[in-house]
Amino acid sequence: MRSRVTINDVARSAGVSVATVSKVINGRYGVAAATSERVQEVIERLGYESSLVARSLRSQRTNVLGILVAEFEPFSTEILKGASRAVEGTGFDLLAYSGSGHSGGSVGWERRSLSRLSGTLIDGAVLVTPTVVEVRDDVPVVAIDPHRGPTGIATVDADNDAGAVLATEHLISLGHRRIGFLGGRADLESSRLREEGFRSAMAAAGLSVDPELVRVGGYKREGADRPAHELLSLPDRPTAVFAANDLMALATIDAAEDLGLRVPEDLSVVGFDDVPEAVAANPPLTTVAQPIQQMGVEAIGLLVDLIAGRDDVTEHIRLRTRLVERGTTAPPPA
Amino acid sequence: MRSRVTINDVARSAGVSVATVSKVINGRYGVAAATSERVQEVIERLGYESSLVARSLRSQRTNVLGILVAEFEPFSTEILKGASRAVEGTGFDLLAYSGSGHSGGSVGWERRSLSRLSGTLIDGAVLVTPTVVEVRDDVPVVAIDPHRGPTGIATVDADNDAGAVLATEHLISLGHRRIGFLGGRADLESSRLREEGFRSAMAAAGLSVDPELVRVGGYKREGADRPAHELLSLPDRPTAVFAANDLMALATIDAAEDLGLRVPEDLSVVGFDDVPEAVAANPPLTTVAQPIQQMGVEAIGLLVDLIAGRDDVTEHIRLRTRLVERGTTAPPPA
DNA sequence: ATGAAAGCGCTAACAG
DNA sequence: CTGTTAGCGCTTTCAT
Repeated sequence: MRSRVTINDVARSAGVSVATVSKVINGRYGVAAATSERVQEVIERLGYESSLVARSLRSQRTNVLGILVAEFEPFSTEILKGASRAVEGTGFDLLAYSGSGHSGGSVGWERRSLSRLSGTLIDGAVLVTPTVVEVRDDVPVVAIDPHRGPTGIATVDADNDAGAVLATEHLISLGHRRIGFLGGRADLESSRLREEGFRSAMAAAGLSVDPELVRVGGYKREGADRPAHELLSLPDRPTAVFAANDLMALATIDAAEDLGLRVPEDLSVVGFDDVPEAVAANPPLTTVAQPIQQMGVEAIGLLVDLIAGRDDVTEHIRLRTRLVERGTTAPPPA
Repeated sequence: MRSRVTINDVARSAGVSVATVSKVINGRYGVAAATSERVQEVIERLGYESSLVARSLRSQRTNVLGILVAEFEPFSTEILKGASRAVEGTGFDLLAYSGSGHSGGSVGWERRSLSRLSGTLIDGAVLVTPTVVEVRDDVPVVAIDPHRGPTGIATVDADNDAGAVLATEHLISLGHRRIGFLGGRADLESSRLREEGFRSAMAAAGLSVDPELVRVGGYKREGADRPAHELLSLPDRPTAVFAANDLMALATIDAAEDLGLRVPEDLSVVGFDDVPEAVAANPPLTTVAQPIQQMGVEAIGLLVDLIAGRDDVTEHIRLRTRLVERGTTAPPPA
């Protein structure tokens, strides 16, 4: 079992010290052309590539940007696509870390992951939907759609409030009066804002919100299964449901099918996010689109600025949401 | 600027040596209950989390699985979704690395990334669409859709040949005779097989392939732009185009629109992959679906087995493809 | 039960 | 121009 080739192997094989090899690798001054050439040759021959780990333990910069996520699902992977485009040509590599592995409990995953990677492996990090944003001043950090509204940390988010109003107004304008709301996670700011937008749009239209019709689905497809069924099994069930994200909207459609309800004839459904899966649904999901990939792009831009030194400026970027009318909304049944 | 808290800080604060702290963290024997408790307390208070980097430099196992990609695009992110589901409950964390950053030239990125991360940071790696699979015996590796067909390395791929036949037969059965082919990258096995499937299906139907109608798009949307335009600007242009992946099929649809051609009335288009973007297209793309997320799941399964010790069994998993008829194919114009 | 010390692969002073 | 030396944060013998 041939082990990986280290700088030592190169040094020995080239007949120089490891320091010299290091200099050659990093293009530092003070190496004779002939020596440099010989070392390069050995590096080539041995297929040597310096270990990111060892290198980063010693030096400050690694030119690697971290994207920390709880898991790879439709939202975070859209962020990744944007981030990937954004780093192109900047000289940074991207490292996405999903660290919910051992520590079971999901809360605080971002703090753990950040601690494990920062100060060493990565030059800075983008936190995707963190729950507990602890302000640390040792690593440049940008949060996307964080737990709390903008605090001392740089953030990128979408106009959740306005988007929720858009969705609710759409349903109201179609003639719906009994509208259900399937919320996300109480600990996420985006979830709170979407509910707030829903309530304010209802109030503005002079409609009351039946507490029975407001449920929590936890932003996950499986988690939304039960509350969706409950909502649709109510004696006086809603004619429309606004789900706080697409995954839960999709779960609601499934539940409707389960219960023999047709969408949109018997039940209208609106989601939030506009992940690729939304348009792939059958019928395609009416939803509030947020520019997720663009959020990734903006986050990387902010992070690169932060790393470049301007860590005193706290920036908040808020992107617009818009309603995308597709096939899951219609006037309520007569 | 408070720096990250290290094991030294904990040791000092708890009045013990770093060795003892290390033992406590890793649950090693030989620590008094009282001491252990005190150290735990300090760890908690200081919010200490051991550095993955330092830890991995010293020890063999990190419990982190790597997924190495050239960039985060629709295909690789679907793999990530599957992998993310697959690691759940295994105790492994996932680290996705996109390392095309500095080294411009894309060829060999997987070897570089692997060298940079392996032996230290990760216990094993999944290589997504690698171009140069060099068999190294020091790290467990699984390749998804590699450059060459199955060699000594564990691989997961789809039945590219059969899928291409499906697509071509579909077009032929609709009545198309002049069918164009937009190939991927000559250096990828999947690309070669898809072309082969195309050619054999054409031959089986007694149709000849006009060399003019076979172009190379490189699997990327931008790269496919020009060849697509060329194909559709030919004096005797094809009535249908089979693109070797969805991104290029989408580019072909754009090109058609550019040129005033309606899809599918004037031109039929078939893709390959069935990424979420395919169904989101307008009209939704007819394509050959490969179970991409499932490929991620299988790859992780294989990798975990390999890490568990059975590195002598070389396994190849091949998944089925199927045709998904949507809105971009129709009989040729009369 | 605890700590001192070596060393993982690498970079960065500093000498020579 | 080149090599020696000292760590980066951590784990692991091996003494004590």
